[in-house]
Amino acid sequence: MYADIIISISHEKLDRSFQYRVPASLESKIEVGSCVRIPFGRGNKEITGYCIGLSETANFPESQLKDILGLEKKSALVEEKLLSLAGWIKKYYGSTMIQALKTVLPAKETIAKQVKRTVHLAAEEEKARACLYEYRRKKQSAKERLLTELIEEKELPGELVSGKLHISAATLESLEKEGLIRITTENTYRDPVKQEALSEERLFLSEEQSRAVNQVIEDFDKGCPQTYLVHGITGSGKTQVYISLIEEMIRRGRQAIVLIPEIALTYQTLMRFYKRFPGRVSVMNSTLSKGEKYDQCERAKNGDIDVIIGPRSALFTPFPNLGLIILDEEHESSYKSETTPKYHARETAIRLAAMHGASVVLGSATPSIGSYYQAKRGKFKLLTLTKRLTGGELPTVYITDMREELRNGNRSVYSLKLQELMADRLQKGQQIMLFLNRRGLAGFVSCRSCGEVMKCPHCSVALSEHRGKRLLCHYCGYETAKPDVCPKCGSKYFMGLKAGTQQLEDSLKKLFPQVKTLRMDKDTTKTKESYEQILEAFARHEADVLIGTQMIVKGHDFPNVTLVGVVMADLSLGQSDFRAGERTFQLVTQAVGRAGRGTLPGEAVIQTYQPDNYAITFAAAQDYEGFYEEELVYRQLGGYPPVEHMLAVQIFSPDRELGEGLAQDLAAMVKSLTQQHETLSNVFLLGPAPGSIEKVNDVYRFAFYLKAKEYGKLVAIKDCIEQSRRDKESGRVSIQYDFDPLNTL
DNA sequence: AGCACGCCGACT
DNA sequence: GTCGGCGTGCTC
Repeated sequence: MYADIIISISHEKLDRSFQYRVPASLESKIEVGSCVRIPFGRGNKEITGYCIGLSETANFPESQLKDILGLEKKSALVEEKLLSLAGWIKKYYGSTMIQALKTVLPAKETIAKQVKRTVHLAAEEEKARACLYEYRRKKQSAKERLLTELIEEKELPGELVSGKLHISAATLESLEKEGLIRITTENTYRDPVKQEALSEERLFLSEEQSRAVNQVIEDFDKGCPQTYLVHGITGSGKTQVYISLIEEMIRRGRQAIVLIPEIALTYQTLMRFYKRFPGRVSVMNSTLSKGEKYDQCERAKNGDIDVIIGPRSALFTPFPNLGLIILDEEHESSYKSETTPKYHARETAIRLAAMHGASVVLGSATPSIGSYYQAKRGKFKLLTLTKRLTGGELPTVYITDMREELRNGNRSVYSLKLQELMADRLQKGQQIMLFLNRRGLAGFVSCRSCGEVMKCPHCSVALSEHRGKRLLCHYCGYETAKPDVCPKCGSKYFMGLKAGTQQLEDSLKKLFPQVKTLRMDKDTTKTKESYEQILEAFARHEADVLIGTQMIVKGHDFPNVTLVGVVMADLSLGQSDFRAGERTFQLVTQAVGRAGRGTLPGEAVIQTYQPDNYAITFAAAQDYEGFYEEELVYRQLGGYPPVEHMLAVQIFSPDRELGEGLAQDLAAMVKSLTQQHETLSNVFLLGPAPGSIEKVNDVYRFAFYLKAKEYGKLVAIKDCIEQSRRDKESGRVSIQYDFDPLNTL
């Protein structure tokens, strides 16, 4: 018997299986997914690997095969399903098998062991310089490189030394022996969180809610679990639907995974789950240490818990009998991994659920266009919640045209309508939320007089400003000079907009000197606690106005908030991205939905330079359906997801020429592939173009995009690119794939 | 990643 | 000739 083993070392060259002989004593014990100890390399160094396949035949010279030493006792069996999910992720999102395994497997020692290495200069500078001179004379270039750098910097991170300076381990060793350098290692651990005592809470479902619950459960009991999209307006009680579904699943001996966007796990929501399922719920969050995360996985595997709540990565909790996966706020972009493999938790959840025979429930007040499209096509079942439980009315919405305000001489960031309503609320002692849409601030250029935004003539996405004077499209690389005046109306107010929460606060204080404000943005909320603290302080009415960016649009209910101001609502429309409209609609809708959550009626003011834009008008009307129809037409015309699929091929290199060259070569290769192979016809190529920020951390970024109706064609092209890069040197340049990307590079 | 192998310049 | 550094290639 032979086993295919993957080595748990992160290196592209080792991202393939190695065949080993299974000794007779292990034949009955080893399975696909087993964790094994094997001798590896010339020195037969003992390392850990994962078994990804078993066979009766050797496809390597029998005499050169080595024996598996033994099974790792600790995690004798990694769930086979997770392993096969890893294989799927590797194939459909593009990564090495190792990278896929690492995202899927419980964070155990492989990652816990990870240490940060630092190289220090250990000798006096005098001595170092003397040695440096000596090395230069002896032409020992590697030592010379390192020492020159070290005299400059005193200490260097390990990755830099082995990566950029490519100093071999042998060289480091000899330098350390000479006492010139010192290598230190450190591992970082984080603090645990505590659970609290709980009490029960009764649950009543409205008719709409129980209809949704029954639908899911009926299908499940009939043996055909599906993917459901729960479209429920803010305040319609989606959480109660989730809780009921979980109860039903537990009753059937199944477990549930609840995914929530990274920052959205508020104390309030968490407590509702704790109360309902005391002792059976576990929370995964970034504050848990590696060891604790591993413990949670063990508890799940052993059947000690039934529910896990957490971000994207909680999807890989190894429940033995998974029955339900919930994605709350399914439109959130944090469900897409930003690192390779760039998987989307929604699609991956559907895949995982299929393996387990589990149901998937997606919930949102503003579903992603992609999910709604699937629901319309009958791939997902649509469940709609239309009534607010509190019985509160939807807020009255005013759109103010900032172009007109400018024409009428109002140069403040606040429109007259908003000023007037704010004065009213302050006088009545009610609270106000001011939401500054900061999405897509980078680079976007528009006319403050007529609202004109410069768009790419080929891709119909906004162009972004580059090095002051150029406008650039990040899909296809189209470039043009930035006009000094607006090309449409000739106004000289044609520029990138600049505004922050600080400016909002300052001008608010000028208008209402005695107003008490709280400000929430990336600067004021360094930690998760300060985020909670600010929200709680606002809930206690310690301030009249909460000013913030996208962070404030979700989570807490503030019953006393009766006015929401959306400043620069259209800013996200300027993103050089085909999803700009979708994001704007979601942000504005969610912001508006914050008003009037209590018994008092609410009002909202949307300030914009593009009052006629459909994303703004439909958001103001809280009309999702209308927005969807219009947006889909645009997606159809442009051939953008979800109508067609897209693949971003991203190239990274510290060497500009090398990166650009590779981007061009690969694009040319893809071009000829699509022309030669009939099966790859109707694949369109855009680019290559440099990244929106051309250089990050001294690494240049380039990308090109492929569009095709069939996802499979894009996977095939990715495989071809991977094939062509196999056994090519890869140290100075790397390639990443992003399927149906949420962000441009 | 880690290790052996082999090339090439430096020194006896 | 020999020694030792350093790049290169391989690992079932």
